[in-house]
Amino acid sequence: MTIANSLSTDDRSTNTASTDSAGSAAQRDRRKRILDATYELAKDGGFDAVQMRAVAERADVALGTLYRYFPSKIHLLVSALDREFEDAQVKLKAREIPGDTPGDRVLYVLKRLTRGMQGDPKLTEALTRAFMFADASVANEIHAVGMSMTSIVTHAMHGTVPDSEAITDEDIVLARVIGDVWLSALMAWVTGRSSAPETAQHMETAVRLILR
Amino acid sequence: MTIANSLSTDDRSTNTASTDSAGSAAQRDRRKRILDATYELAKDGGFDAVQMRAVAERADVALGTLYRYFPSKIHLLVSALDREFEDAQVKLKAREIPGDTPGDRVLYVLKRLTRGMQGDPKLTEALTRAFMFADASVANEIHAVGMSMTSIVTHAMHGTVPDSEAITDEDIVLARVIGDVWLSALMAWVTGRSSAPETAQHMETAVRLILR
DNA sequence: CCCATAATAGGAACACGTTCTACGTTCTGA
DNA sequence: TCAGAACGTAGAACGTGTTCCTATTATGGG
Repeated sequence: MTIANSLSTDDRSTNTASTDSAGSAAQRDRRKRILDATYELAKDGGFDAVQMRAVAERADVALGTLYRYFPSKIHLLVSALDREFEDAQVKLKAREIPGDTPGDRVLYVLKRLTRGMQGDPKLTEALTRAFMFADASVANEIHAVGMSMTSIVTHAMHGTVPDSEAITDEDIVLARVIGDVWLSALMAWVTGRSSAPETAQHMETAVRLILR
Repeated sequence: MTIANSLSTDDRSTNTASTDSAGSAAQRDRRKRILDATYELAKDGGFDAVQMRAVAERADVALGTLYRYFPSKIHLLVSALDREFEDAQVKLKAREIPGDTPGDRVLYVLKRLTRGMQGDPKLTEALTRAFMFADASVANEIHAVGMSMTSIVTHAMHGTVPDSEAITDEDIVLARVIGDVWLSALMAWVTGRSSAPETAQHMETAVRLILR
């Protein structure tokens, strides 16, 4: 599998069985209830408020069941992040992205994403910190998120949903570097080291620099 | 204070009292013992092995004292990271950096740093994950680390220890973006998503791109 | 329908970060 | 010198992530 091909969405099937698609309706239902509960708790109280007992209770499953579906709090939160990114990706692919240059389009998308996340600071704090804290055992979930992000950025660079063949190695490199910067900027914002405008400014400068 | 000026090392005095310089000899001694114990435990067993009771015991202080010096495990580990970076910075400033272009010099420094960290995977895992997990309460310590990193990169760009005035805003932007990429690459390596050669390659590509 | 197996509920138990209490020791300033 | 503050020790106690155990309930094949 080439790197470029690895961007097509259906490659997600190479992940662990813990992702969607597999299992009975009841199982899909439980998984959804758990992720919904996680989302709500995170949105209201951030990382600390996502307590496993609270998630289990709100999702109406036993604690052991929660751990059967998600082997740790970090897996749970990164999976929630993954779902958010999937949603964002679908929404973004639904229509053309405004902007005349790749830089304009990428900035449009990143700023839209960033504004969305900054509108839900607690949720963002919870998901971002989980993503950052993840260790090697969460590699699959993290990889999925990285894939979504790269896909979003390459999509923005091209302006339309690109064919797998139209994505060059150069595109991937650019998208990854932009993703790196975006993540660091988000982290600086989450930890209170930079304000929202500063975050936007840093991203603007960096993207202009990378896509110059 | 301008951004460029904020790079001079003695600005560290604007931090909380928990950093060096202040306190009696006994206090400096305790602080050093604690950081040494943290270093050793992290080096041997990574993040999970740095247990507060174990650190206290090895440093020969009471648990409460440990918490008096470092208000949380994350503060402790990020402070240890800060000490490592300070050391690296001093060593790097001791002599000229080889390389004909800023890109060459930056890559020389980054690869040296990265090799050093990859030679101590457990230690790197512990320090990196703490850095990533940090929340707003650790902003001071995180900021200090970011400062060291920016300083190291600008130093490498110039080839010699630069005067404060010689550092332009452009330099800072470049250094920050490079720092972002370096951090993300390190994180990908720590979480096992990319191998050491891949990490080096990604850094190489990104730095060439940014400093082109 | 019945059995074997897996999945779930409910909750106790454990580990480690963090806080708190009680008491001794050291420093400081009048 | 002495009172009081700050610091230190020892260890109990608490909260939350994680594991484990047992009984009960789906589920799917014969």
